[in-house]
Amino acid sequence: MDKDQILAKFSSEPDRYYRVALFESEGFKRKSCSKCGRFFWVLDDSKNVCPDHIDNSYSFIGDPPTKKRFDYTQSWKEVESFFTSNGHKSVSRYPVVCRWRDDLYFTIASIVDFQRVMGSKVVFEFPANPLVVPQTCLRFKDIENVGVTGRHFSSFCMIGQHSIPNSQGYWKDRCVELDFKLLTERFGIRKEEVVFVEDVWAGGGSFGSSLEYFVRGLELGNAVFTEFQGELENYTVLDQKIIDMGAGLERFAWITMGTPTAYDCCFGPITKYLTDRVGIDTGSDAISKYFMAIARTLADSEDLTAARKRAASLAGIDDAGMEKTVSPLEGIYLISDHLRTLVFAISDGALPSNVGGGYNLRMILRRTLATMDRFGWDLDLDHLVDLHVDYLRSTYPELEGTRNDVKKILGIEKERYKESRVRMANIANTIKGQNKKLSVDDLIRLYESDGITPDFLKETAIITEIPATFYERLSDLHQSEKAEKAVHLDLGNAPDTDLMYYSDDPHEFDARVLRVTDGKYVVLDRTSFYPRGGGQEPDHGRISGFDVVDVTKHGNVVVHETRGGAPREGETVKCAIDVARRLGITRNHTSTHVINASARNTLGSWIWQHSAFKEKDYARLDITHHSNLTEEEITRIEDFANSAIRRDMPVSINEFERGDAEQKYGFRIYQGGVVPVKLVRIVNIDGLDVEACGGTHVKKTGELGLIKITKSERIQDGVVRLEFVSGEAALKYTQDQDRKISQIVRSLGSSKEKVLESFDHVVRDGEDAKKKLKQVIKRTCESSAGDAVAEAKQLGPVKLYSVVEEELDDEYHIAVGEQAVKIDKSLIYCALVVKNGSIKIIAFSGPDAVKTKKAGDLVRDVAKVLGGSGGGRDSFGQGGGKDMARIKDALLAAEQSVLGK
RNA sequence: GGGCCGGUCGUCUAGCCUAGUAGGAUACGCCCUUGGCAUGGGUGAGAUCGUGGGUUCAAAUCCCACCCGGUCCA
Repeated sequence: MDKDQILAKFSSEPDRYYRVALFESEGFKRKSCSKCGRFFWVLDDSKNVCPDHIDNSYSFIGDPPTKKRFDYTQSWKEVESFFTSNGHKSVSRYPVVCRWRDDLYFTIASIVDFQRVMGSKVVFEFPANPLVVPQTCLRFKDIENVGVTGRHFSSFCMIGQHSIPNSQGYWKDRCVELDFKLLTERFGIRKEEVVFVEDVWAGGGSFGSSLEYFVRGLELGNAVFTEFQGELENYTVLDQKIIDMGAGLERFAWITMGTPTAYDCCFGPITKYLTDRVGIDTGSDAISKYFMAIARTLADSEDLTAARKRAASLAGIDDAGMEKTVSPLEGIYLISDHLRTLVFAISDGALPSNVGGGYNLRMILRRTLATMDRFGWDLDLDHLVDLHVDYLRSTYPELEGTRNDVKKILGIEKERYKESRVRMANIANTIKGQNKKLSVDDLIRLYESDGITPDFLKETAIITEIPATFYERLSDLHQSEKAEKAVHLDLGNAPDTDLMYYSDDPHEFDARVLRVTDGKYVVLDRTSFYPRGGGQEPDHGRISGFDVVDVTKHGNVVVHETRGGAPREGETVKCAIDVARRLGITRNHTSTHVINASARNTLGSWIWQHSAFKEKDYARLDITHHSNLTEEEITRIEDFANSAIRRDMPVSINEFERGDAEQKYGFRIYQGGVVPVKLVRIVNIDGLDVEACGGTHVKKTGELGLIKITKSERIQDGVVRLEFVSGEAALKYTQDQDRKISQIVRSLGSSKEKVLESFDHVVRDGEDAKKKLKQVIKRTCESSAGDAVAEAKQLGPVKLYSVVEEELDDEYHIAVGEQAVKIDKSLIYCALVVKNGSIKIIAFSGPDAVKTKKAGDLVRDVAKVLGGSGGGRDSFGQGGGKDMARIKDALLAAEQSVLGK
């Protein structure tokens, strides 16, 4: 749907869509911008242009519109106390890793916290109404602007003010009233400074009007009224209207502090620490002027380089000044911003990698490190992390718990970056040595597959200029789109199935057949068959004598797929699930939780479940981890898991309201992603692991018997797959392994105790024998060559030595032949080596014999007789054939060939 | 999730397209050069060519699968 069309329609009926009570009571006037026509509301009747076109935009820099000064942390405290005193519940931030949405890697807006995707529909679930949340959001789209524009961040805190209009919540009037009071009464901004701009918002099938509020050209917040669904011509009101007000906390701080950039007042002590460290004076007038200028010029959507240039000239800063002050300052801002983002992301369990959202994290860390390199700053990452966490923890206390893990991950990634630099330098050196001109294709390949940027090549003087077509070509490469497919099963309007596996869980039961589709999809009124879900494989069994081969859940309806026929609709049938299968799967599922917790406890807080799969006698758990696991680490995980089994811990399952569960246990419960239901089923292995999980579980960990990890592999950067077995299957596995060892022991003629020594011995023997053979050939080849020369037959101007070899191999004859033609330059050496059912021809032609017969030609002639082929150079050739019966003929052919017949 | 690149003596690499004795550099051992060092010269040892299949008389080289690592993009 076209936003402009909606805006046009809404703007034509301002009373219906935009006029709120506050505008009436305060006397706001609706005006149209004389420059762009946009509609906005102001108290000051003399204002004729919208905030984008005012003359004094960003004039709060150096001259804030408030008497009060609040930095980032204090700003939140003000916002929070304002809203809580007005009946809002203050909710802790949600993770920046968006675990409850498949279509987002990171939380990009506060409203995302409360959105749950059900099928193709987005539904809202509020833990309280109304509420306010300091939601850290990650956005990587404008990464080039970060540090440069003064207001772009890779992560920022969105003040989320959300409400559902009902008996507790409110709608437009109250929302705008509160936002206005927040600005004027709480932050002390004069009423005349506040401007509301009419806009619309559309997305995810719904849309509505919105009011953006500005102070001196800076957008502080945007109150979106999500109200309608459908098409513009024909839309309906949502049954669940939503207030989605998002405001930038960084901007609130900025406007009260009036610092040159938002960065100066939002990273606590870090920017000051860095400017001191590096030695830049930020207090100068020129700097304030410069950043005010760049904030203004950027609105004209110039590119960044041009904007920087213009701002510099406006602020009266020359190239040297840019180099000396502005550039390093931008670097400091970038480092501060990027590191803060990494602190949040890693704390919430994301890892830098080359896939998924991890790529963004690796990229910003490398930008950070490259910036330090560029300016030659030797900064201690750990110390910077400490500064961030110390500053942030009053708002986000949870960061304290992961402080050291963040440092650890950053340390590992820094090493990787260094290695990467070394590799790049190596490749650059090689290219330099080759001294060839690089084409654009070469540059593209170097960048895409080795990460070697053309800038780097220019720096190292390998190329003089970056071809103009480079970036164009690069963006062409990444245009393709992917299509997705989904299977849909038509069930008519079957009622929700009574899920007995969550209650009594009878393994045999009677049920009525409600529907049969395609002669194999059976819907019952109630079932104990557990459907596929959350990585747990479905139950098998029998319904009315028919084998059940698959069970799936569609909404709240369970569908059983039968083989070889199906019961009739309406009849009551006897059902039985495969108990042994269920038991195996159940054990494996609880084991998955145990291993997940064990990995987290032994490795670190960054361990999350990436995905999981549980079959009857096989299961795997993919965990997020930065490196391959060592054997020792695997053992530690196993030990931890098995000690949990020995402690025979109770596994309790209870349902909670989602919000309660989140508050009580935290977001760790969403290991398998958020379950889109109001009531979450919490599986709690007391003191070890708590997860929201719909699967089947044992009652006590002791029932698992034994957990054995059978394999660990890094399936992609940042994800390690653990395959394991539990219970009976674990015992079977160890027995099977033992059997294999016994077999090895038998064939070595050794004992179990000495099997490793014996094996070493055998391997070494093999190596020794090979070495010895090499030496023997070397030492005897000269005398053997002499013998060959002596035995050779004179054929005209040359001598021919030919032999059929059944004992030694081709390597021997290559060595001897090479020697022989050195001794007698007129010699032609031809060996037919018989080796596993085929014949290999080795031929040498001495320097004087070459005129008579080239070795390659000789080989070809001989090979033809043996039914094969071959070739080679003048002095040396090899070939072969398979016709063993004609070896004698081949010898004869060699002679004929040399004679030229 | 999609794409690209790489894996050859301890290390860095050539060879791969176009199949035919795996070559070099560096480090290492020994010998010589030197008062010593820097150096120079000679010589020796060092590689299951990532793994497993296939094609072929013959595979580092061609094909397939897998493993390991790197890198770009959304």
